[in-house]
Parts: sequence; C-alpha cells; structure tokens
Amino acid sequence: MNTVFALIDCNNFFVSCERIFRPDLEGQPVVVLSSNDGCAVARSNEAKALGIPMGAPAFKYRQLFKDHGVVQFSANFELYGDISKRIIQLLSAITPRIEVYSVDESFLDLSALLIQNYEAWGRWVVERISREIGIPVSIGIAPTKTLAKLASDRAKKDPRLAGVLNLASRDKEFVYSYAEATAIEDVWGVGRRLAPRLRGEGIATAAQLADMRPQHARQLMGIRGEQLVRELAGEGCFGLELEHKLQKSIARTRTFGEDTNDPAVLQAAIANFAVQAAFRLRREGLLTRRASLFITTSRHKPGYKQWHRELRFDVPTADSGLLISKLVEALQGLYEPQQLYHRAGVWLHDFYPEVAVQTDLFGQLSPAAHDLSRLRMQTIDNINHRYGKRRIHYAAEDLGNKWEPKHRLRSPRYVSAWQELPIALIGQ
DNA sequence: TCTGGGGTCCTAGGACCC
DNA sequence: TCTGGGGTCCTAGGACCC
Repeated sequence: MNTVFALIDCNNFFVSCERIFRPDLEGQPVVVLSSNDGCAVARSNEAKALGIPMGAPAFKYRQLFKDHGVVQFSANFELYGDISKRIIQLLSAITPRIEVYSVDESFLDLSALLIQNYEAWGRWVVERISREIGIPVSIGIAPTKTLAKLASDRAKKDPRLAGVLNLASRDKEFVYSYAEATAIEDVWGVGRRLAPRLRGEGIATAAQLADMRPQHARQLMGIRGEQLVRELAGEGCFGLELEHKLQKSIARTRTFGEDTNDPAVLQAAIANFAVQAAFRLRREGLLTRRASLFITTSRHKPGYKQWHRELRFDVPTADSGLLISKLVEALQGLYEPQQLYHRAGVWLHDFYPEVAVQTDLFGQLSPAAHDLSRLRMQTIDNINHRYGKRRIHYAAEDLGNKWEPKHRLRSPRYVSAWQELPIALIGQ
C-alpha cells in the first residue's frame, strides 16, 4: 500500500480567526501583531501585497499602515487556540491518523482511507472547514510529508488550484513541474542559512534539490539534509507522529511592556513565568529536574547583555512555590542595579513523569513532603479552574506589573470569556 | 519611543572512563 | 620531550520550524 499524506494548512491563520467575528474585514489589509504589539506575526493577503513582511516591526510600518488603512490586532491566542481545537476535532473525525503539527497545520495519513479522487476529497475538506468553522485552508496531498508541505504551499499561492493540490499517484513530470516552481527558500527544512549555501551550489528550486545525490546532501547539510532530499524525491523518511510525545521543555518568556531596573518588577515577572510554566508542567503530568532563568537588556540597544542561571533539583518537582523561591533567589545573584532590563524568561527541562516518581525516587526519601506539595498544587489549580485564572496566586507575582506586555489592539475574547461574547442583532 | 514567543533536533567538542 | 584508542555522556550552539 502506498503512503499518502495530506497537509491541511490554514491560510493566514490568526488573521482568518479575527475575520470570523469581523466579516467586514474580508478583502481588507489586516495584520496581527505579536505581544507588545511589536511586530507582524500574521498578514492577510492584502497586507502581504502591500509588502509587509513576516515579523515586520510595527513602528517601521506605522505610516504604511495608516496610508493604506491596514487594520491591526494584538494577538489573541485564546481565540486562536479555540478555533484551532475545532478544526482538529473536525479532522479527527475524518481519521484518527492525525498529527497536529502546529496551531494551524495538521498532517493526515490517508493511506488506509478509501478515497477514489483525492482532489475531490480535498475540496470537500476545504468546503467543510470553511462552512463549519469559517477558516480558509490549503491542502497538499503527496506520498511524503515534505512533498505534502510543498503541495499545500503551491495550493495556497496558485488561485487556479482552488486550495487543493494532489501530488499522490501522479507521474514524475507532474510532481516535478510543481517542484520547479518552488524556490529553494520555500522548501520545508531550508532556512535562512541553508538557502544561500544551496544557491551557491547552483541549487535554486525544490526540483534541483530533489535531484541531488543523497550522499552529497549528507555532506553538505547533515542527516536532516539527506532526509530532505529523499523526501522531495518521493522516498518517505518522516512518518506520522501520532502519540503525544513527552515534551522536552517548557518556556515562558516575555519582552517587558516597559524596560525596567526595578528588582521587584523583575521578581514579579520571574514569579509569574515560574507559576505559568509549573502549571503547564502539572497539566502534562510531569515533574522537572532543571529550571533556568534569563534576563537581558534590549537587543537593539548598544551594550546588549544577557544573564543566565540554571538550577538542578535532586528531587523532581512541579511545585510553583518552590520554583518561585529558587528562581527568585537565583535572580538576586544576577541582578545589577545599573542595567535596564528588557526581557526575561523561565525554562524548565529534563522532565520526569509524575506517575513514575512514587515508586522510583522516593524509596529512600520521605514521600510526605511530595504528597503535600502535590495536594497544595492540586488545590490551587482546582480553585483557579473553578473561580477563574489567578484567583488564588503567590504574593511574589504581585510585586510589580510594569513587565506586563501591552496589547492595546486585542480583539474581544469572543469564545473564551462570557462577558466578551459577540452580540447578534436580529433584524425586525 | 517603538523589533515576539515557544519549541525540536543535530553536531561538535569536552569531560571522563577504561 | 614524549604521551593511544575508543566509548559514553553532557552541554552549548546552531539551524530549523510555526
């Protein structure tokens, strides 16, 4: 049986989410800005046509935004996460063989499905997601993930394809014609470092890369490069990653709303990040053995500097209070009063499944302390789940709020806060 | 004045051991 | 002044992704 993958890729996802509740913005240039309204992280086609690149710093484009009436939103991740879930639900009903690759992309393994006509199937999915959720998607269908990615990319850019390109069970020339139309920079796995090197080798399109000898690719780009070449040539190297793999790290980092040298503000930021990261850790059923924090000055100012400290725990933990106290203590060792800090973050890594702890690790240690901590965390999580986020929290989190990012342009939380539900007016 | 956040994987090199 | 070979583990840094 031949393998067939479909990649379902949402078009301009964050912008499309905003448009669900603002249909008046259809056809208008729209951008979604990152936290602190710093730079553009999603653009509508109209905004792309104005020459606004991905990651465009908002302050540099303010005049252009104004001149062309570009509508700006602060990122509203609660909304995007909710829409994303609905799409995954819809796709999971089509087949359980789904890999959720990112918030706006999923691979489906179609190999075992009885599909007569892949184009027709693709158009049916595009139509369903549009009608039931209101998000436009592009679909690429191919024998490997890398080709499916390439196909969805072509489908997105070529209006004649109406959102669907099928490269599965097609002859070589057909696949080749689309690979020739794909610039090397647009190939999945070729980034800003690799692209110029490949161009230096005379390789400018996906088709040329597919023709490279795998051994040569290996020398030039390592194992991933070799796999990339094989995948482009139709030989599958990347399988569907079905099961929820154990996460390797959890990070909470922020650029501050305002630069600061106030130690209390830094402490509050670190405490907040620690709490969020620990909550996430508990939700995944994990404990951590390593936690680190960093603080930096502004990258865009002279004298850019960063500080970093890592902590290790002999006994794995997911205790917010413990993490706060250790991290804040470490912070005090890094703090320099004459610096103006711009960004900070907390990382957790080296995880251990909570269920394994009881038997393995506490053989010689008192389990009582661990159980007490777990109970305390559970209680806090339950209260906050029931009565609202941060209803109960640590005093350290409240030492200052000047670190909090600004999001002046955020849309209402239409689907995640009752008081922000959209109101429908029914005509008389 | 104003430039995001959260991840994964691979590789090279050092530490350490026998 | 001379000083092997090989294995493993860990870490930092680089590259990539969305």
